[in-house]
Amino acid sequence: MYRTRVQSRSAGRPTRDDVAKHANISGATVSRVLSGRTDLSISPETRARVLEAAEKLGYRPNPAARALTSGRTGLVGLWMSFDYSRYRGQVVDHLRTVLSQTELALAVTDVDKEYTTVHSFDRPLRVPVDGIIAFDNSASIEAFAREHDRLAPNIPFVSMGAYWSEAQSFVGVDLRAGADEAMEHLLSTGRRRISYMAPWTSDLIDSGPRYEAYIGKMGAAGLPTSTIAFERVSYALIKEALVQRHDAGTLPEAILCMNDDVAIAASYVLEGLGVKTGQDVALVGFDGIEETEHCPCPITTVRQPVEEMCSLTYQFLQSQMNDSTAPPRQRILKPELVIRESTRG
Amino acid sequence: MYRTRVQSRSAGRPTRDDVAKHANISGATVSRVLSGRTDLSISPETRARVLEAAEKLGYRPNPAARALTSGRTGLVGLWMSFDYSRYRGQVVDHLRTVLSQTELALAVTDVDKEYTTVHSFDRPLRVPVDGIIAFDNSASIEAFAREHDRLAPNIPFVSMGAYWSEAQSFVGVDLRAGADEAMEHLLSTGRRRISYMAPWTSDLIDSGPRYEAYIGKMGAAGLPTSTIAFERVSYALIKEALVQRHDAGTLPEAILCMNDDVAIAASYVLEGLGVKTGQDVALVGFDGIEETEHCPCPITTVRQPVEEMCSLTYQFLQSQMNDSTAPPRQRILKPELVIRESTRG
DNA sequence: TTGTACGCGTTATCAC
DNA sequence: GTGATAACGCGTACAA
Repeated sequence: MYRTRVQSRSAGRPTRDDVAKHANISGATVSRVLSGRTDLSISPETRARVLEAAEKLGYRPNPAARALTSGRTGLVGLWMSFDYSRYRGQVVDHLRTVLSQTELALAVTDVDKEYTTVHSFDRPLRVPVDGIIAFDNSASIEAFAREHDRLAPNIPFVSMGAYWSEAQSFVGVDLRAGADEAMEHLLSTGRRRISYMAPWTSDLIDSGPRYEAYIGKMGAAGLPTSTIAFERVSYALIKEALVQRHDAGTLPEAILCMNDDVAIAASYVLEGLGVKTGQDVALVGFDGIEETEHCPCPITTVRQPVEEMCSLTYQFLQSQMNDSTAPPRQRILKPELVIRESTRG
Repeated sequence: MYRTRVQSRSAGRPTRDDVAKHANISGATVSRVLSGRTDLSISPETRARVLEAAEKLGYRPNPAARALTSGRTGLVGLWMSFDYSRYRGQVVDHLRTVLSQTELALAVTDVDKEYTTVHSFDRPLRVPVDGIIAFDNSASIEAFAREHDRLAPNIPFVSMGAYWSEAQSFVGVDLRAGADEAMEHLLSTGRRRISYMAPWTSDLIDSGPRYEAYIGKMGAAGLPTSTIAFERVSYALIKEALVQRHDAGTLPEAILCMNDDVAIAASYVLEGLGVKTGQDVALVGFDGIEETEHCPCPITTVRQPVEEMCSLTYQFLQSQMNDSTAPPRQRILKPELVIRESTRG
């Protein structure tokens, strides 16, 4: 990657001292004007000269140089999986909103399963950030956490969501509690043949709070378990999995779906098969995206406290960024079981 | 932002020379080993010593210093709006896939309407990138383009999607052609009262290829136009807008929806109102997300060539990054009208 | 209020 | 094959 020195990058691009020369002033003063600090006094006249010269030359401070010398970049890194879910989209949106009211900018980078095995966070670490928010990396979060002190020492780190690192600051969502509640709800409505549905390409297929709640509650009730696996979240693949069960006559009375996107897709598939959601097969989703409420058959879901999660996370991160000796702050939020038609029937 | 020097950032964090001292070797050699260059010869023994020392100290090269001196960061910036649509999620996913096969990492930053008016791309520009991909910033793309040479000179820039800058490299999608085709299709099936549906908080409400195709084709046919506006993409708000039309008895025979998410939501709302999608009201969406195919009433859509768009964009960007004097490359792709039940009835 | 000079941590050149 | 050393562009003590 560093094969050749890149002349073109800086060639022709004006530097602070070019502006200084143009304005008949020292480079230091250019810095003073352009760093936007209000605590320094500069004569209005020189300020104007500097601004004019900078404008004329089209000068932009080099962010790398700034970062190197100041130790700050004004960036917050959001580390997450780019596997899309509407819930993730919603979280990014909220976080953006929170940060837009500060001076910080958000840089989102992909952290997927690759990193868990390779144990190299090389790519995400290329983004020079003042703080890191790690969101819901079910697989990688463990690696993150364990390696944080080694990989990104002194970079404030907050994990957020259903998976977190105990070692640092975190805002967790106790999805286990929510999943337990959902299972109890299903069992209390008399369902016995209950399946768990998740993609087999993800860890969720046999681990994590949702899976464990499912296994735990079924075991406690003395009921056999069964998993409906599909390759990845896609209507066609979800349909394939359900049709197979349907044709084999082994559709359960209820399905605990790994998230709302899956639950919604499942409800459409079942409808297409002439199976009534809520009556013939109950469905439960996770996350609480808006669409669950407006489906033909509104879907019971375990809603995550997105707003609170995001704003707390920012508070925790900010306190670490302001004072790196501040103790980590930790909080666990409860999700909310929202009961709708899909489990009432 | 640069009020105080941040000691803590570098304090305690080992540098190249710490590793050098620890390995009884010079700093230069540490660099040579750790920059992963294969064209330099280093004795296996010292290489081992360096790696061991680096591992032991938990040394991580400082990305800012690297960037400053080498002129490269290994980062590609993806500038887009964080207003979510499933299509956007899909595009990010594809781009990730393309880049994962290279040495580059992706840093996604939000560019929304704010920047258009403020004319400051301060925040996105904080991320030190080797190249920029600007995706579908309907409003900001104009500002991007005009200011690029001033704001980010020498940083290769490719605009991608339905909006692009003529000045630089781009991979455009001729949504106008697709929208024209969709309108012709609607008109050819005998529909006359056709509405356009978009959020009034977006430029799409009264500009852009979709709107212009709508206005153009209706005008040419001598038909009156009408817009169904809603605040933003949300099932509840879309429902509100449609119910109002329904109650007033002014539902059209067809609706050209700004994207698939809106079309899908509309079809559910109409279904709830007892209005048959495809028969009573035809629907057309844009983008071609998978879900349009699997709705209760599959939806006609103008499918964007996501794969081709992403891989071409990467090629264009790469050629600029390898040789900044290379001429910009430009390509316009055609979307594909996919006709389904929602316009057949 | 402004200028001088140093250092941030790295890569690259040029000796050895 | 390895070691000095000069940049890279900027922020900021310190001096003026």
